[in-house]
Amino acid sequence: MRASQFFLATLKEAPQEAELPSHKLMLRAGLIRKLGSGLYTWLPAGMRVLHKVERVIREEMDRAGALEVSMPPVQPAELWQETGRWDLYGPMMLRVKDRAEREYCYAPTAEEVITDIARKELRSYRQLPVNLYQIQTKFRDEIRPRFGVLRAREFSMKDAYSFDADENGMLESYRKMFDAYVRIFTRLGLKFRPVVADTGEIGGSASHEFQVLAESGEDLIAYSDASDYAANVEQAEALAPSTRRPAPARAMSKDPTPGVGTCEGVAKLWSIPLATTLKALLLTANGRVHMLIIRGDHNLNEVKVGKVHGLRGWRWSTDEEILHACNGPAGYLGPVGLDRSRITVVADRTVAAMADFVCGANEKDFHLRGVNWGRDCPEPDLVADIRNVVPGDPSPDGRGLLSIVRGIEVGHVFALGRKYSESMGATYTAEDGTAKPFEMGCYGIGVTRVVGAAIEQNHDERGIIWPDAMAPFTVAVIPMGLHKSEAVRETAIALYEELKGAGVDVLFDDRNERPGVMLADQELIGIPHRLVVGERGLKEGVVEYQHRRDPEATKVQVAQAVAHVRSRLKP
RNA sequence: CGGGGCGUAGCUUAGCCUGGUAGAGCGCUACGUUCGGGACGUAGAGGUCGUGAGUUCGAAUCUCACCGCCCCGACCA
Repeated sequence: MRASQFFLATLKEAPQEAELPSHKLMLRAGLIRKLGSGLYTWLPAGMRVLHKVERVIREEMDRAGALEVSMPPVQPAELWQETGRWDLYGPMMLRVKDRAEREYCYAPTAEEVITDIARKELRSYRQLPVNLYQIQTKFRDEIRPRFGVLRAREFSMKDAYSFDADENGMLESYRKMFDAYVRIFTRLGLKFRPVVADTGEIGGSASHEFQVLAESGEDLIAYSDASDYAANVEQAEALAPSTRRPAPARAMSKDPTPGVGTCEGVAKLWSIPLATTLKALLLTANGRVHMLIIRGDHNLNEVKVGKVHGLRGWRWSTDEEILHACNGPAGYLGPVGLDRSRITVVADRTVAAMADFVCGANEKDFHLRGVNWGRDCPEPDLVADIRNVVPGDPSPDGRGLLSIVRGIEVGHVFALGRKYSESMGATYTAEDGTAKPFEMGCYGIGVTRVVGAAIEQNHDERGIIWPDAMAPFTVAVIPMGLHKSEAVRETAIALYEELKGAGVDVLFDDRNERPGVMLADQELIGIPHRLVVGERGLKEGVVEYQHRRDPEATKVQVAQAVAHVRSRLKP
């Protein structure tokens, strides 16, 4: 491609709406433009990136035996009413009516439509397994779209759905998709980790998220330094301490802490470690008030709380409920002196193993120190894992210690089971002649999100640094003085033609711009390889090659230039 | 939806407090000089000051409503 014939839309300054590096750079490099909140137009340079990502996905999906389809993004309400999701999905789903007042939605996902296809077209176990996928625009009316394409409302997603005769087959399909995903993200040149995800109410089945590691990620991932274990922090189990609770060593005392209603404040006031304090959080579930107690330096895991017996559907308690149950105000709460007929005490596993701790006295401006379970107050009613893991916690698989990094979820594989096939009556005829519901799996990749995530992970102060596999152009040929020097022009054109002939995506900057402009654009756009052709070098018979990550250019004989570039390309 | 902020040329913005009819940088067009890291000069195009109402002799500026966008939070197969 000649730059003069292309649509370069680079910007020197980023529009103020952009916060994250990837968002700013996508705007500046002319990959996307915003149309409205969470809505983006993909410009030609962006499309080239998108197409490269899609190509890798298609190749690996096909290799794994999946077959491509295309379903309408506009789907009739009736299908969604069959599974009950028309009402369950809520305001996230964009709903529209046609001229006859029939209701439709703009698809946020496509389980219903694909299950409808399966129930109509797949009749015999002989036809199974089948895995169908599409790359299609989705719409989810996010409460707060942000971070450019990382959390847009309209986005491109690859969604695949597998249909198997039984659970073992389904798990095999799941494994194939898992492997395909590993191949896809590896080929795209991303640093990522598959992590165990919440299986939710479906239960029993497997689920993994594929997380691209990046500082700005919205998800927290815990991983072991000694094994393959990796899980979303929402999900990662905090094991009970291996050591027994020590015997009480000091007497309980009540001391004033005027105006200090936080663990941090008390620890500072008394010059004690934060880890010796307890934090009590009050919440209400099923009409009963519960006091959840975690260590002062830990954070509550709200997902885990919802799974504790009796706490499903919990909410934060009101001030009145707190006062009624504890006789003291928030900020000064603790397990001592409670009327257990009014309140249930749930202690985190770590807390249950502590002795001589500090907690609120259930009285404004007072805390207790030297408190011990059993001696100063009854044992907790319930001990559960209710906190987020922290770095240094033991890995739940028993091997190594956990570290925590941030990630951007770019893929999700899910063993669905019969949830949709049963509610929609999607069955096949089994070997024994009976009708059985399909065992399904679903597998998503956020195609547009992959692009943003790749930039979050690969950029510097000058711009994007694309992995070869998704660069809009792999090589830039930049002539110095194209219209001044015949030698420069001939060499540049020859190199351009040769690279093009070798099947390399090359951008030839024939714009007659000043050198600084051309080089800055190449770096901003993130074209990973460049050849600079200048009179200076040609006098010695060389051109300059430089990878976007190389600190300096290397001189290469003109005749060897293309071979040199190709030797540096990642397959 | 709650809290906060912002809407002035394609982009970044000054002017607003203290009302007097809009200015800069980048970008764009033309010409000239330049030409190995975002050049310089000259000339030029480009603005419903988000929309509407109000106050006023007069509103980008003050008031109100609405719309849009951004940030924090809640929310999120």
